[in-house]
Amino acid sequence: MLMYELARTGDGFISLAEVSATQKVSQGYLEQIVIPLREHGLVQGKRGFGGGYKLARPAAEITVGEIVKVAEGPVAPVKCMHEDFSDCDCPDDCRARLVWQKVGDAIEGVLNSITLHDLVEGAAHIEQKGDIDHE
Amino acid sequence: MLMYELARTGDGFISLAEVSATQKVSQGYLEQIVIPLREHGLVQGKRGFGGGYKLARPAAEITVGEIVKVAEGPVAPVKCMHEDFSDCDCPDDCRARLVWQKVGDAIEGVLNSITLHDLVEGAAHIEQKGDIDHE
DNA sequence: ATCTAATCCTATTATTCTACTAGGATTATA
DNA sequence: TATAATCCTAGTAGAATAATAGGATTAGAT
Repeated sequence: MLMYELARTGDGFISLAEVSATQKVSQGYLEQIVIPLREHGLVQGKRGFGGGYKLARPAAEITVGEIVKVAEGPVAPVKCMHEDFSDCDCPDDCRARLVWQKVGDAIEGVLNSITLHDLVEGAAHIEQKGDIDHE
Repeated sequence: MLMYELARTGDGFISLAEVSATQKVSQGYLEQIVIPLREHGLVQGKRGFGGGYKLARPAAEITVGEIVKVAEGPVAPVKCMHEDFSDCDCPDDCRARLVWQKVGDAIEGVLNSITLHDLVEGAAHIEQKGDIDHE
């Protein structure tokens, strides 16, 4: 929602105090959340009076998948999908891994298909876009 | 993996001690895991000597989605998607909810498309089956 | 009858994750 | 030089996960 807020408000630098007021999240928490986003070049920070944050790239070029990956790590639903799974006792032909592989791919597919620009544009656009037919 | 084990070994009653030995999970933990599966009619238990568990329905009719839902609750990636979201402060047009809705649908689609029978048959079958094309 | 193999039931714990709070150091503008 | 902001580090409360522990009940075998 921090990234959405930066995308929604446009081009200038927005302070975390403003985002905190709009999105009902404490400023201190936002300060932690923004660290990896800055380190991975998704946002640009400006210190001092009149400072704040803004998107480092156009909203249409930033996907939700990228944000989630940077902010929360790999989207894989289980650890042994992305860590070295030497500690995972499951065998080479582990059936569960097959399932989680497919689930992870599906999640990534959805997240990577939605950009910040899509979110700002609204629901209708998203519904039409990357829709998947199951059953 | 408990359910997979019951599907793999076939028709008779399998004791949790056997599953514990094969799948490297303690029997006590399996006993807890099996409770909701029994209560929701996915497995049938038989007490006493020679007892154990077996699938209550054919493996081809039990999807991984059903198992996950029974064992771990709704597959929705965030709480406010399935609980009453009165405690969720997000507005009616919350953009995040749109995203999680699509993610949840994608996960359910994958899980519901895979049956225990598919898992027993092996990897190749699953790959062909419910595959989704992203990007 | 009674021994035994098994399910069934309840409580407790250790570890990890998430969502925070607290307090300060640094930087840039007015 | 005051102030508004980022930047940095540490700690904490609550919940979830993955167990362990100890026992009660049931059904078959001897």
